[in-house]
Amino acid sequence: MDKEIEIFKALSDKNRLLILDMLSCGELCACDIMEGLNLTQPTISHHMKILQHAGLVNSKKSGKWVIYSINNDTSQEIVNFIKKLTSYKENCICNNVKSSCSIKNK
Amino acid sequence: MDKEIEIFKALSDKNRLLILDMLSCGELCACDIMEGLNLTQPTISHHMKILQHAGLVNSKKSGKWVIYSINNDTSQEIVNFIKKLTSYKENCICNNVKSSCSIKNK
DNA sequence: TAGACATATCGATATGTATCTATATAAACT
DNA sequence: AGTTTATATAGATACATATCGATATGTCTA
Repeated sequence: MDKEIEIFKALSDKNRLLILDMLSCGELCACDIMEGLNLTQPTISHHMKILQHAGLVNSKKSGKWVIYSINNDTSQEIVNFIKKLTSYKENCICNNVKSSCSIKNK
Repeated sequence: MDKEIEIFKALSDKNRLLILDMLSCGELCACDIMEGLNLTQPTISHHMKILQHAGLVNSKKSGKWVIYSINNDTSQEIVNFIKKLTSYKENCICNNVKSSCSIKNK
C-alpha cells in the first residue's frame, strides 16, 4: 500500500499533473517542460524526481538532455488499485470490525 | 483539475485508504471505523471530513450516529481522469510547447 | 581547453497536514 | 433533568513539501 500512497502523493500537485499531461503525447526534455510551466529549473527537477520515484515517469539521458516519458504500466496499476479498493471484496479489513459494529445490531 | 487534486490528496494517506477499504463492503459508523484503526476520535472525524469533501464518501445521520458509505461515482471519475491524463490525446498542453521543443529539432 | 548550456543538489523559507488533548454539540436513555 | 454516548470543533505541535536562489556536475561546442 505504501507504493500506492507514493503514487497518489505524486498526483496531488497541479504542476505534476500538468507535466504528465504534457508527456502524454510524447517524450520531452526538462527544458521543454520548464517552458510550459512557470517554474524555476530546480523546481522542475524536484517534480521530475518525485514523478520518477513514483514510477509514473521514465527517463533516459541523451547527451546533455534528460528525456522524460510516461510509464503507462504505473498508471494502469493505480487505476486497478482504486477499482479494487472501492469495490466489494471478501478480504477487506472490515471483516475484523463488523462483529462489533453498532450498525449491525440495529 | 482542482477537484481531482483534492481527491488525490484524500487518497494520499494510509489511514484514509484503510477507511475506504473498510467501507468497500458496506456502510459503517465512525465508531466502527475508530475500532479498526488505532486513532483517536477527533482524528477519525478529521479523516472522514476530508474523504467526504473529496466526494469519496457519503454520510447520513441516523440518531446519534453518522453512517458513512463509499461514493462509487467519484472513484469512477478519478479512474477516468487518470486514464485520460496519461493516454494520448489531441488537446494537451504540450501543443503549446512542442514548437520550441529541442527534442523535436534533433 | 574555455565557455555555454542542461540538470541536479543544497540550504532556507513558507505553507500544509496528521495527530493529539480539551472542549462543545447533539442525541438517547434513565 | 441529568448522564451517557457519538461526533465535531478548537488549538497546539511536529513533520512534510513546494518553492526559490546559489552552486555543483556533466556535456557539448567554438
